[in-house]
Amino acid sequence: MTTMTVGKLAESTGINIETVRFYEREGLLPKPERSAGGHRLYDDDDVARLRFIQRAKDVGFTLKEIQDLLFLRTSDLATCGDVSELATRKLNEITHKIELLTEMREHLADLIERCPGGDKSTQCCSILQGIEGGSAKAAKGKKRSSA
Amino acid sequence: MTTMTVGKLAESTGINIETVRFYEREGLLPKPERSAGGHRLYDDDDVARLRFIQRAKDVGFTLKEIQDLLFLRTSDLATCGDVSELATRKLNEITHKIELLTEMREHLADLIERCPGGDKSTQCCSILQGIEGGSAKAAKGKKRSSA
DNA sequence: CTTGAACCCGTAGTAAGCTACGGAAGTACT
DNA sequence: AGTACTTCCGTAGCTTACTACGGGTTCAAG
Repeated sequence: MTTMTVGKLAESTGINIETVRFYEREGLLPKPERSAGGHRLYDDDDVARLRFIQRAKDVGFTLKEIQDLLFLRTSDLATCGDVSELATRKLNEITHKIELLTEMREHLADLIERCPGGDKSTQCCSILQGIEGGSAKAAKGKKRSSA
Repeated sequence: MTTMTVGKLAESTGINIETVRFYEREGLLPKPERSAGGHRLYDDDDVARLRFIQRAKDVGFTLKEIQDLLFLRTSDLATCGDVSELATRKLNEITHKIELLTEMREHLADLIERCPGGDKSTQCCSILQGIEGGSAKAAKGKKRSSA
């Protein structure tokens, strides 16, 4: 079991030390063991937990939501049913996000495929039509000052 | 071509009026036409654009990133090549997000499937193990005060 | 032509999520 | 034991993304 101080933890996860302390204050990280002198002591589980937080953030979960996800692990009160229900709800949210992203990806891929590339002005670029998500007539005749 | 004021636009997209003005200031929405008295006038393209912004936000893009995405449409300076390149970069970002989310989804689905559900304490809940993203020993023997 | 709702604008406030500061105290190395 | 590095803590500051305020103007229905 690797034991490390906050500096090592921060280094091995790429997360700022101050952010680690912040996550602790916010309840995303458990209060760690302390050395005799009061320094925080972490282990590999904490590394894993931080990585989980990073991943969840990357895909758009808020800290509050991440707290919910992590709650699944730390609660003594929750029943298996509770946990399963929360997990299922989050699963649905994730699925929805994937659907939205997949839609966007297909749309973009489609446009890129049709784009001739090269030096042509964007006036005739097929990407510029339709970027708005279906409204094919968008950006055709009108040119307003777009700040 | 439906023409509407900011109130109607806000209503039909579910976005706050102040937020619409904010998006205009930030350059996410083009400066709209104005009535004789100075009131903003929008059309269906603006609705589509706002919906695009909403979708992009939902899947975790920042306003700056959304601005880039929308830039594809409004620039007179960019060439087809520029646009194609930016679009491809965003496509890769989207693909990465989908990968992360898919990973999380599979992980969660796996855990839910193994969970007996019901009233059992979380002590034995399989979801609680492994939520951390691979560290199966997580949350087994240790119980620290987790704020 | 009045009246009330909608809109104008600049500015201020809020919440989330960090990030920095700075002086004191712990820790490690020789 | 001395020195250099790390960590301690509370608090303050920052960016992003809104959201609200308030006093004045415009618009449309009667």
